[in-house]
Amino acid sequence: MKVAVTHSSDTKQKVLEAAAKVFSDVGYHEGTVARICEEAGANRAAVNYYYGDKENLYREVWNHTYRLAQETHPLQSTREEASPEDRLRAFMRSLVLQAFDAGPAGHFIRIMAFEMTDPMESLREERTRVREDLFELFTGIARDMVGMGVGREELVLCRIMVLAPSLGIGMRRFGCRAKHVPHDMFEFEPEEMAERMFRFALAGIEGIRSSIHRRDAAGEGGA
Amino acid sequence: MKVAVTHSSDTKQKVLEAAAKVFSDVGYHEGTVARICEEAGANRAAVNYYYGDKENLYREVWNHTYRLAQETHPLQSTREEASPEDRLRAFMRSLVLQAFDAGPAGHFIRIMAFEMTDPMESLREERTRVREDLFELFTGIARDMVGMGVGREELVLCRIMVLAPSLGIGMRRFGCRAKHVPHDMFEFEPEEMAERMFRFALAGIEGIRSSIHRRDAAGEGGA
DNA sequence: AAACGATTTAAACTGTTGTTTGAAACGGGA
DNA sequence: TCCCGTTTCAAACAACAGTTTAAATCGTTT
Repeated sequence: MKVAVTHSSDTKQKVLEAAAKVFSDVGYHEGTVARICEEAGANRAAVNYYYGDKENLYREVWNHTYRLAQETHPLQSTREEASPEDRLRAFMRSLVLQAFDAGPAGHFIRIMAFEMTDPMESLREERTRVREDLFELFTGIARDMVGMGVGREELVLCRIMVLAPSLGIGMRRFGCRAKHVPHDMFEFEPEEMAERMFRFALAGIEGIRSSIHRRDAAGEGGA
Repeated sequence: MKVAVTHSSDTKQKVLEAAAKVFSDVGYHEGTVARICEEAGANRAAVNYYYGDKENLYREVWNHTYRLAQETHPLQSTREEASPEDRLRAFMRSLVLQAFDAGPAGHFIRIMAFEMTDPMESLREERTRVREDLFELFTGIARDMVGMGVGREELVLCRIMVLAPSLGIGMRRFGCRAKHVPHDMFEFEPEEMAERMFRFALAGIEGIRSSIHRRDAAGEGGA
């Protein structure tokens, strides 16, 4: 009758979660299937049996952790028509909380950090989709904050100044004395840090806004 | 007589330069000695002959490119007693110019970006030295800008907001359609971008400064 | 020209890692 | 109980990359 799988061991799921943990910890190349299967309590062949090959497992991990991160720390402000400031606050808060999150909801941003320095060819499509979602959301916010006169150069500038620090926290292993030892960023409260980073960015964007308005005023006078 | 090496082929130097290029392009693990030697026009065994092993070559590349980057884009302001603002400008300008530099003087910051996500154990000492030089220099500047009332949390905040964007530009391969295709940051003038990033950071730091002074004033009144 | 050390070379070696394989174990129907 | 698809397992396999080796080459000195 071929009724739905019967005992359906959860090995497949266990492997996925172990892989998410391992990949977010040491990246794709250093994350061996041996270690993944060991942490999942499964045999080395489990990866190939359930996912075909390592690369495909990685792709599933990417999608799975992205969904998980978005559910736990959604990027969009919960209130529909919030002010651009509050939308930026929610946006940055989401990224910072992900970066500080040592659990599964933090896996994605760390994997994304690995993908930045060392992008996997076959993940290009998925990566581009996430990147464009992120950029589009941010650009909408920034445009509303700065005003219509904002140019591409200013938008790109804001983007790098806002996104890079969160991603930088995500790749937490620089200069640490040993692996898995968090750096000094992690002494502080995530919420507190997120709010501070938001205010820093707010001031920077406000500076751009006023310089544009000055420029526009001068331009209108001269034209 | 053992007088200094005579014909002294420049293979050793060629390998070092090729390695710097390759490692800064694809990182340590993906940078194979086969490719390095090919680009250097040398035999595969050249790495081991001149440098012992790949890891040691990598360490030499780290030191070599660090020196080169510092010579070409020095972090310190040239004027001895410049204002903290000008020192920050010089500091950020150096990092941004490195990140934009497609030649040898840009190799180091890209290798450092790889080291952030994927640090090599045996390079810990050298990495820590660079990191502390960088942090110390920046902290001195930030302290002078914000004033004596600045706490560790504010310093760490400023540090990540100032350093991360430059490093983020350095790891230029995220979301690109193909390797070696620069992302949209690189449409703009390095000097122009450096100045804009500096002004953004300046506004952010100024915001912190004034919030601290407000806090201190309130604190004194209450004490 | 012979001799010597330094350099270069191609091939073999080694260890690691992802993958395949074929058999064994499992678990629910007929 | 027997059957049959699913899952698990250990071992073998294949590919790749770093390293070693031993012979060949080159330049210089005597």
